[in-house]
Amino acid sequence: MISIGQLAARTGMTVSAIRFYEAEGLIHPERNAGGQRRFLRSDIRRLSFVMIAKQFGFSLGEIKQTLAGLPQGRTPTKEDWAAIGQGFRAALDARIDTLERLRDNLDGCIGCGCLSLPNCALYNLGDAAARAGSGPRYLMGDKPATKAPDSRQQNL
Amino acid sequence: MISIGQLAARTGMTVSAIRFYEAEGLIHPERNAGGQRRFLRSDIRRLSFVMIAKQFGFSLGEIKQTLAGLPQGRTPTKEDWAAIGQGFRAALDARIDTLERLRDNLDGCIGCGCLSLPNCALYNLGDAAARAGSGPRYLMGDKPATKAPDSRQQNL
DNA sequence: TCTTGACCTAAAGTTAGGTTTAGCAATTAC
DNA sequence: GTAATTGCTAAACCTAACTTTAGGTCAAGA
Repeated sequence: MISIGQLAARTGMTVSAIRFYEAEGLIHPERNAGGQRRFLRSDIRRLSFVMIAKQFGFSLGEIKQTLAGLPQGRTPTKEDWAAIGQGFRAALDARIDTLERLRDNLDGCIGCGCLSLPNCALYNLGDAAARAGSGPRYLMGDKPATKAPDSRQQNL
Repeated sequence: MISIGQLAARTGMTVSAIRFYEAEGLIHPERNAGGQRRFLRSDIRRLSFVMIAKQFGFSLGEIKQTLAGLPQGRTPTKEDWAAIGQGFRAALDARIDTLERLRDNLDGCIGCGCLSLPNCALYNLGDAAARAGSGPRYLMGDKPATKAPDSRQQNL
């Protein structure tokens, strides 16, 4: 069992972030007699996973869902982690695909220079890919909010 | 010259978002005798650009910088907009490239199931690609903050 | 034992990107 | 001309993901 400071040193996270993650339900440390947190060594890997997932653009809520797939009670095995990695792989493929389609459409738009709002292939594609950069929350299951198709104009 | 409501209708933005963008320096409307905002028709395209750029994951600050490249005083031409599109193309290419490298490394990691913190190719790549999902601010010029290489452990 | 450093909680602050509310002024429609 | 829209500002509120602060407790070394 390790302290929060040791866990922070070994993951590169701050102590405050770890406490925050506990509050968010991402880790579940025990407490010693004096009330201080005591973590399992396997929590180092658990937090490493959180950091990598964040780099992939997943929200803490999504990461929490994913971690819920780990076995309760026993330390996760290589295979447990590998299964989660497969889910990541699929999400990444989807994200790359979206960006490539965006890029292909941009190529067409550079030629015309239009960027006009509902005619532009770029913009229409964007409706489907919205939030792809600022937080692709839908990649792990959320549906992107569909915009009300309100009356927009024809030409800029 | 058009009102804020008309501009909102033609871009699909809310009136409050447009006012917010003015406060952030993304558009510079004039005012009529009664103090109401009056926009140029070319501001429709300007805001369309803002919406598309946001979908690409750029922050408002980055978009503001980019828009600063448009000519002052005259309505931007097709060529002005096309030049900006080229910058987008490059940023997108970089982003796709990063994600592909991330994916390739993930493939290796699925095999080993490691996810160990400083040995993992995934994690180390992540240092360079950090925040790629939750807001890739460095793609348009910002440098990603380099982490202090504090002592992390060798194996999980 | 004593002191210092690590830890504790609760609450407030931070940034981005807006939205909502309140109270009032300007425009537009009839 | 008057009522209904639309617009105005300022300030408060919102979410995510944390950090900072304040005031106190626990644990480890000399």
